[in-house]
Amino acid sequence: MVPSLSCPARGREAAQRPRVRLRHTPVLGKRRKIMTFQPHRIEKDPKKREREILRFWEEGRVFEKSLERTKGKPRFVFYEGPPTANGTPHFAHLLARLYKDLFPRYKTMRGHYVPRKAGWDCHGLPVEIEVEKELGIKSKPEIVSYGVEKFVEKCKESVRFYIGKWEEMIRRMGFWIDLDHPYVTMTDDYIETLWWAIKRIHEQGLLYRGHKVLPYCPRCGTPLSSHEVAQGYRTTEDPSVTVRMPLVEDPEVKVLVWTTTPWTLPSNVALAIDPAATYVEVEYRGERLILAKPRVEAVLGEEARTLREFLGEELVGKEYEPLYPLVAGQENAYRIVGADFVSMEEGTGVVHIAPAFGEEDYQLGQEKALPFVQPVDLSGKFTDEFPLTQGLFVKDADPVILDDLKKRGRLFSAGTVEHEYPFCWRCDTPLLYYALDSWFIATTAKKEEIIAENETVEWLPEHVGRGRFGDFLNSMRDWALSRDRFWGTPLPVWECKGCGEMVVIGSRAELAERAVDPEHARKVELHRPYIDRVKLRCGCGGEMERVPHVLDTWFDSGAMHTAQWHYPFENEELFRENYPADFICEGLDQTRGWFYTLIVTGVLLHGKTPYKRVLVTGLGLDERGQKMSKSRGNVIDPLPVADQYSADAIRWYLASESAPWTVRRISLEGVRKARAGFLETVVNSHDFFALYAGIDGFDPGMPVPEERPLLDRWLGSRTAQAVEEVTRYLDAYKVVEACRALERYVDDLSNWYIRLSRPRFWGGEWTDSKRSAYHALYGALKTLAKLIAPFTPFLAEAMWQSLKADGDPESVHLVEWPDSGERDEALEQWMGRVRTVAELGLAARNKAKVKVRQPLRTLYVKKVPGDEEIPPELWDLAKAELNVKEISLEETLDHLRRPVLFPNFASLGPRLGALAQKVAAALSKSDHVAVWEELKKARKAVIRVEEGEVELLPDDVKVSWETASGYVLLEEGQDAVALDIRLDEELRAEGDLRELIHRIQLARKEAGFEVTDRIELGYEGEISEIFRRFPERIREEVLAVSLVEGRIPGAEYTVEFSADEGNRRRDERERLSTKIHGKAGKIYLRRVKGDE
RNA sequence: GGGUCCGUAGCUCAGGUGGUCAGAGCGCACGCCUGAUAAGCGUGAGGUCCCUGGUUCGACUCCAGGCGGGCCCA
Repeated sequence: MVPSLSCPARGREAAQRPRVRLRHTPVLGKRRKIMTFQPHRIEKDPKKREREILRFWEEGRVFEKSLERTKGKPRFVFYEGPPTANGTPHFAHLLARLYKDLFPRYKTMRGHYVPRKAGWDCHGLPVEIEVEKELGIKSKPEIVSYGVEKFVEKCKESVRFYIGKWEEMIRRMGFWIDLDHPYVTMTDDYIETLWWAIKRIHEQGLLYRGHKVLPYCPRCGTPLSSHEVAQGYRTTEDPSVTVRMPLVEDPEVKVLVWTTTPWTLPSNVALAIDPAATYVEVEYRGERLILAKPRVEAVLGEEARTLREFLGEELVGKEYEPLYPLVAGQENAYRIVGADFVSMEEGTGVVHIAPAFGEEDYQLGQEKALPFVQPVDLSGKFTDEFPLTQGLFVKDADPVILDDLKKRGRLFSAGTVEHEYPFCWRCDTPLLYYALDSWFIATTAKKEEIIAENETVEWLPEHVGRGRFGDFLNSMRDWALSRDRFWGTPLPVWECKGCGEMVVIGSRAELAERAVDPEHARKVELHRPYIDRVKLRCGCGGEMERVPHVLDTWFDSGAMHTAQWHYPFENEELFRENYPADFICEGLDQTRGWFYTLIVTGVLLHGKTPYKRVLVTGLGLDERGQKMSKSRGNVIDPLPVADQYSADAIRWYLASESAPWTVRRISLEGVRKARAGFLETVVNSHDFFALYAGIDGFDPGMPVPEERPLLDRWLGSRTAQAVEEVTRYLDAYKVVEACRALERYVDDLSNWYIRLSRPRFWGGEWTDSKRSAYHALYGALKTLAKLIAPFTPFLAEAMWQSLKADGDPESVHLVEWPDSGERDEALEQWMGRVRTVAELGLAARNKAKVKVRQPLRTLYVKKVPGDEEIPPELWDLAKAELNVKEISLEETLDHLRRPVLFPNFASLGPRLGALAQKVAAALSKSDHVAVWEELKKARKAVIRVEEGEVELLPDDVKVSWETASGYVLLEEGQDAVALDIRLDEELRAEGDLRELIHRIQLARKEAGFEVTDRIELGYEGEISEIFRRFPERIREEVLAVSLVEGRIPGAEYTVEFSADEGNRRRDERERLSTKIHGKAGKIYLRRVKGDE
């Protein structure tokens, strides 16, 4: 099968279409050597068309050539935000991808060098979880017993699988990015740069080991960084519990304490109050209770009776009876302390303190030297320190503890509360705030610098950078960098068991230098478990072992600006040329993710922002407005959609529908419409040209006539306008506006230029006018192909393959962006006016129910300033479009209509009182035209009633208009036209002629003749008079070589016009057989064999 | 609770330094065209431009507050 983009007519359908045999030269792949200009229709099957073009690009290495062509030109630096190689790409992923392709293509055409290195984010918990699922295991110990080495190999396998999926999608959608030389975060080179980065950070004193309460996932066995936690918040129902804490000094007085985490109550070591706030002792249902005054009503309602009020400081130092005396006897245990974080907005104003399970609690514990108890292990289960719930997961322990408290009379109230609580973003386990050992980067030390750098970034839309991202930077915390997992970049820190010495390794060379076995260290894979086997020599004579942590995966992708080049170990030049990026583009969800980690690592390592401009895309929702996500199961696979509607349709839909950053409901219906609307119009416009250029043998080398019709000059100017607009908008990153400009242009091209120019393309000799038309349309289409190239690269290419001439680049994507060229704004304005008139005229015909086919005498146009300057040639276009003989410019159309005046009682009544009725009666009998004229001229008129003369003011009358009979008048704002719809004998005859020609054309089509076939035509019956009157025009229009009265022997097709008109006939065949304006008759058609 | 975006025709969405800006596309209805024809064009119906106040001669457009929705954060 020869690859071809052209579309041969097939089978039955061919009989119903003008069949033009175009030569179907293979346009892609190997072409014949002698290349002439060969326009051809565009393949309609999107799947076939686009796959063909993909092959053309790949075999022709077009992407590579586009880079070679621009090498040495000013760079436009683009960074790829690496997709997580975990999970199949879906429709919502296309959003950012679209702009990541569109702008590099555009900049390339504008003469920039825009290398696009792909990237893959390989490490991380999601990958581990995927593999765990596959292996049917669920926890870290199970991984260890399965074997870390085997496990890590599985992770690599999984990553490779998903990379393949992504590559497939990227290719199919026509996204150009260098997939052959991607940066891959799991390679040793990449990891080595990350090590270098960690060491740099360490050298600045910004890497530290901390003991902090962190959000921790007990299932994954690892703490989460703030940007990870951010992704897991959701509304959940938790217990809302208030307990009694009797004071040791007077057990009858009980302090009320509120919590939503009953499982932390065994670990309680203190209570915190606000020393400056007012507290009260109340009597409530026979009990004496203490709580903050502002909380009384919310907690106890109206029933509480206040016994006394006092400041919180009075409570400080008092002992209370613990719920569970786990730390009984220890210093400072079970006392009330003051703190500044006690809220009066919720709870009782007394906060339960468990230093092991809350950040503020922990800090308070440090400050006040409180005891520390942590009866929960790293898997979130109670230890033997608390036998009551030993072995239970904390959340499962809640009811047991509540039950116990209730039995012992310590539970004051228990209910539930809905609030936002963080869950693990991958496995959905509720996070625990847990005191852990962890490694940190002291980002807060560089906060000011980072914020200052962000100020220099151009954010699109601006508010993300200022608001959301700016806020995030302002509330920055140190980066919790370490993860207690397996599949990640190993933290390059070695520690001596003996002396406690610690070293950060910044390269493989350094590793080998310090290793006990340098040979091994030189080739070891920089992953767990392999790297863990590398021991270093310590100054103390002992051996150092690596700490077990891996890095937060965000560090991997966040440092891609450097690690993608394996800098500083090689590619120093490349790194320098490509830092910072001119353009990055990702989804809004990357605010805390990639956007953040990039700028932090950028500032820490290089002292400046790694990106100058960020285009943020919005969320992709499904048709019902639900976020598209794998877990919801509402994802749409883009590939079948691309095959059905075309990748271009998806791209155009996404680009043209709304601004990049708006929330997008993605609907297949929208994709279908994009195709049916804009893309098909482009295709049809092109195919129109291709059809006739093929028939006529048009060649772009033909000389362009000196004198050109205004219509053609207008198209040139209009095209220049389109180029200007699209260029301006794309330079400002305004994609929707650029699309709108293209849509307006294509509408003008198709629905004005082509529509008006059609007759010039039909048959006939090569006149200057015809040559000019071909050149005009050809030029416009070629420019259009370039303009749409960044948006819909496939269609642009298909057009280019049809339109390119000798000497043109082989692909539209190797072409330079068009210059706008000269505009003639006066001509554009004139044409706009003429088009307005034509549209009004058509509307008038519509209103009058007179078909356009019926010629009419005159269209009267109410003049607007400037109309006199419009050349007659342009008015002629409107005449042809409207099928009228004359267009007559008039100062006013009032002579074609009559005012009918009505009294306006709202004005007459108040002024004239009882007289108003009489004036109204007189008005209705008056000469309305005269009164109206008078009112217009003098702003008043006189009307006579019995009582005398009354003065009428303009406001006293309302006017409606009656059009003179024989005319239809239409007004729209300042524009008005009147159409003379009276028919005389000549017009009637021409109407008959047009109708007859129309029928003959229909008959030709029904007969299955080709557009270029010459025919012999026979006729008989009442219609003969039309043939006798206009033989030349009929012959010319229907390509008849002869007209014969009577039956033609061997006629291939016969039509009898005999049915009555009147009833609407939808079926073409039936319409064909009705009488022609009441005239019956019969025609015979026969094709002339041979070429003339 | 804080930040931010959004709330315009049945649907998807534009719009604007405050003064013909109440719009487009789709859908629907009715027509037109018939040598781009399984295409093309026109017309029409349909909206208190979320609500309430304020500024103003004038607000859908600016300001404040509220309501509803999304996202992010706490």
